[in-house]
Amino acid sequence: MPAARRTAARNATLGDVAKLAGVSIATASKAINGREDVAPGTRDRVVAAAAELAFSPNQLARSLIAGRTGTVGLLTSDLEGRFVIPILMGAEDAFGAGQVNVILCDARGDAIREQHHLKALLNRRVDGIIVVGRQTDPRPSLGEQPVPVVYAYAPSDDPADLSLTPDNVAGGRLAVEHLLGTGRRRIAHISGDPAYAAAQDRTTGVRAALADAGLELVGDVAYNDWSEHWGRDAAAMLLAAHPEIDGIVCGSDQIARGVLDTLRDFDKRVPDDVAVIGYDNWEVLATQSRPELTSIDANLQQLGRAAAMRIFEAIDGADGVDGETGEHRLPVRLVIRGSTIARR
Amino acid sequence: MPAARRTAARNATLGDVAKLAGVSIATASKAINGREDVAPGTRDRVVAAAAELAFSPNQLARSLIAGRTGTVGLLTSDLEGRFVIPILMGAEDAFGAGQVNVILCDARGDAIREQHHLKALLNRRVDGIIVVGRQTDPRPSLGEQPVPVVYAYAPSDDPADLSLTPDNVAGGRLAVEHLLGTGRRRIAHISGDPAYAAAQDRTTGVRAALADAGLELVGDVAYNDWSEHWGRDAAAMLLAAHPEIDGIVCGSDQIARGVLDTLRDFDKRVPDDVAVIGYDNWEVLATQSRPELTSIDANLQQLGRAAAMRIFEAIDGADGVDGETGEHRLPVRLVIRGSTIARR
DNA sequence: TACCGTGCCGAAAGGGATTTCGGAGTTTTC
DNA sequence: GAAAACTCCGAAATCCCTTTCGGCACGGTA
Repeated sequence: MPAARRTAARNATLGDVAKLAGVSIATASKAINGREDVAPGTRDRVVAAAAELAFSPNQLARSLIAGRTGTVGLLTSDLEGRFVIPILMGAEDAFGAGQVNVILCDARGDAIREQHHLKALLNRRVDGIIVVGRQTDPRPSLGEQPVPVVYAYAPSDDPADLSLTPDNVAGGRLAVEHLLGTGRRRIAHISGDPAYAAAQDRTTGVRAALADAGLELVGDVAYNDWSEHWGRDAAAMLLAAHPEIDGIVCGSDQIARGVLDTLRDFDKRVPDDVAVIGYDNWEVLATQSRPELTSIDANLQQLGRAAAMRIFEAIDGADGVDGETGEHRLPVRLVIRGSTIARR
Repeated sequence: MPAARRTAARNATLGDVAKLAGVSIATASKAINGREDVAPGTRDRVVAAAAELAFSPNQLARSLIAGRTGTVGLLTSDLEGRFVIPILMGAEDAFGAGQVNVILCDARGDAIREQHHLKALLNRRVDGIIVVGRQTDPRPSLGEQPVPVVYAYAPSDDPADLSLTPDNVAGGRLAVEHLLGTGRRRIAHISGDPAYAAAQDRTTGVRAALADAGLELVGDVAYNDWSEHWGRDAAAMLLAAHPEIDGIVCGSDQIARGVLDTLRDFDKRVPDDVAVIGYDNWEVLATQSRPELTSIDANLQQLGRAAAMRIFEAIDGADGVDGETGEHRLPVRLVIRGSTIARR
């Protein structure tokens, strides 16, 4: 069978380096790792030998001793990779480039596959596991594990776990405050599946911000699903019932795209007549619409970073000290584009 | 500092199991791994002990002996995760669930970061590396490495490497053949950046299929970039110059979305007046448009699967046998939706 | 009884690196 | 000139598991 190219060169071991430098393995190790008790001349010889053999230490052997691998498992069912990639990047960055590597496992929404992956990750002795949910609803806890587990994006249903989630209430609030700031007063809200905690939380934020300004939502919240189709339909119904609206807060960028479509069909100018704000800041949707979509960004990269840091804090902390638990809501961010403020 | 929950329970080692079962470590190993020369009674005792201690073998130690880790590195700069996630899933699946794990590294288009990640992967003794490009243009080779390297999606610029790419020529051809099959004869082509090999290849396929039917493209190929904006503008120009067209092959789903927008502005019905076909089958775009978008799917999951298999073939093959090289084009697939065939 | 074959089990080596601790060699001190 | 104090270096243990191979005990055969 055909196969891929590679060189035959075996990796040099510390023993090879030691032999070439004419020292013991122990000394070679010390020299390379910058430990003391090595004469400068000896160190130079070892370093030169290591360079000549292109020696790079076997992380497996290292991890075996250290009891730490410098890897974290990322367990997800996010088929799109929309949430998981930024979180992965954040985790990679938590401790300088190349310190931490991420083993990404896609469970595809299958509990059995998830268990398989979990076991594989533990066997590989990952230092911790980040569980990324598909949506912001609570998901089943993995229970007690021999390594720290952090739930990201979707919280665990067990309050004894640590969950890091985006603050959807603040997001809803932020959206409305921005619209108010641009002078809108007659604001409606179109969202997705009301069974999602995310939908409820965002709505809560929306209402709260309006209440603070002495205003109320125009019409009821239009819930259904997170699709563009729904955005189109909902906007049509909304315009029929309340033609006076001047701002629409959408539960997702997809919904917002649909809303924009319908507004164009109704000859409403965006943002002049109606301002539209999305949610998720999914670049491919938000920056390609006309006009481009103002949106709420969940700061997922920061969330991934925080998750990784929590894991290593848990390890470094004294054993047996159970860390922080419960759901922590991380701040979100407003990204302003043309759908709320006209280009000058 | 706060940290995540975990149990204090240290992982049981094979030694613990052996002690509990009252046998030697060697016997415990044999019993657990189903090797011979173990009396049934002994085996049962060991297995029971292992279960009691929730023993799971340390993959690190295993890998150290075996010289194989069962991991592959996925090196990418695909910030979206659009290409890399399906490829990752395919690689995971190449050998049954949980056999292979993938360490995903995002280089973010930075060569230095890529080198860092490469080194980290090699230190972790991955069994092979899959390099996923951002676009289908050739990318710099990593050169000779101690493990097999396969380039996926984007080929390497070194023909001595093995590259697996989607067959863009066949994709262009498939698109046109489908349109011809629905009775279209006046077909135009709007594509992205002409500097991309993908754009050129798709165009080649488009022209070839038309030529086979004794037809020619209506107008020139409209190249620019891969955006919705361009799709909208190009479609407007196209309709102005050639109002008679009845089919448009687009270089990406984003372009197709823009084209659909403009067609609606021009009161052209899709698919009745004009059929539109996209490229990439990016679900979130293709299934949310009105009508839903027929598109060409690059079968990335299969591509990832193939890449992983090549890696392990290269390992299993005799050392020093350089495997297959060059760029291999994998078949693509037509996904039919409402933009080319009216719903019954 | 002496011998051989078979069936089970365990001691030990090995995989690659780190770390401790003792010892050899050199310099300082009285 | 002997004791004390440093420098450097290396043997060996350790991490956890797999695998080889020698050996013990038992039953069967001559």
